[in-house]
Amino acid sequence: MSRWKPDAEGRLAKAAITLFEEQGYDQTTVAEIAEAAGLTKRTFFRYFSDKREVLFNGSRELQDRWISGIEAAPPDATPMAAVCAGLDEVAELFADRHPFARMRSRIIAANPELQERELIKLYSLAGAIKTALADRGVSVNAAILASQAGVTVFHVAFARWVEQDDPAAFRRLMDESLEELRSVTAA
Amino acid sequence: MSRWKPDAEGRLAKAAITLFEEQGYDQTTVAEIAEAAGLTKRTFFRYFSDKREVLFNGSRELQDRWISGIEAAPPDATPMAAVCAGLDEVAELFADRHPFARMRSRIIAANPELQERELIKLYSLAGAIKTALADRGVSVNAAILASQAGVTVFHVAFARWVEQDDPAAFRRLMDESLEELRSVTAA
DNA sequence: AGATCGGATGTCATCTGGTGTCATCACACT
DNA sequence: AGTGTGATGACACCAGATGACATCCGATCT
Repeated sequence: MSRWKPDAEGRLAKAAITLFEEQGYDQTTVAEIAEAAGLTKRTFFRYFSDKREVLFNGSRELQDRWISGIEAAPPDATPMAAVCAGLDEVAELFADRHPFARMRSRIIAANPELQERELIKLYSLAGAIKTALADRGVSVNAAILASQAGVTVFHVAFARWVEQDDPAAFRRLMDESLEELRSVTAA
Repeated sequence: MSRWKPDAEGRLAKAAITLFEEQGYDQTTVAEIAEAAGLTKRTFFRYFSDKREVLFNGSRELQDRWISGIEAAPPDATPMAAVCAGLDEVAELFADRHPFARMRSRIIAANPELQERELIKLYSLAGAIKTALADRGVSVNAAILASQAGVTVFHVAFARWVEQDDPAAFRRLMDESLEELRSVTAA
């Protein structure tokens, strides 16, 4: 028997989401979350740099998946094709998380601070994708635009995915969004 | 002679930028800013909903300009053409603000909180553009993608503009960014 | 076995952003 | 002159965030 109960980080994240759902993000204090997880406020801030961050635990995994999809794409794939290879990986990642994604989206949609955090996560995701593309020899300018386009497609499709009822529709929604982006930007 | 010196808001904004430049954003407290403007902390928060907001005074003007450009576009213009009409207006707005834009960008680039705020401003700008397009009869999906694409082009071009030395290059940089987006997304 | 070390946690103090509340006082209007 | 209004100041207070230091278990070494 170890001195402390295991997985402090996971307990904090779970307690946080539960409390946010029950009583709202603003009405939940960090001290409350920590107490619900059997820890202290100070410990919460050791695991999460701020209160918002507890809702963005998965963003690293999302980024890693996307990047690995890009790296696995054939060397002669166009930049956008490589980005789409990443989208395939990402769609898989979310396959069994539709209910959770919905709940989380509701919490975030209700709070501007959390929307800000979500946007900067997406932006830094785009930055990582840009780098991965540049590593494949894509020019900096093309890498920036392709990564931004890819993240926009993901973001739009994700929003549609959580709004409807078919958990398996994510990949299709991404294809549709990309097609709409193409048709709208075509000269 | 009125009871108070005029333009409290402007004085606060000016004092804030000066202090941010001199000693950094984090190292500057709201009380300091208020004192430098001859006011109190409480009054600062009457004009700006939070400390970050003092750097985003102009975002409303940007949005209004862009929207009015869209509304003035010929009724049969494509969605993207309407968005570009907005970009023309916007480029004009920034014509004589290159030094200021540079300074402001430096402050924001040095602070993640401020980048978050910048991103959500751009996102809400896209939302307003989407609505303006929908008012022209554009379908919701197309409006979303066209507005996102337009804001991405603006954002990328703006970043390039403040990094180089020609204050008049903004419009050209926007055209180039749009062209790169087109070529990268083309199927 | 005993000593030692390191990492995870708790305790305490403090700073600062942000808000609620009420008082104040010049100015405008009647 | 009286009255109201709106911008500001004064004060108290909460909660997020951070730094410094203590604690204590378990692992590792000798």
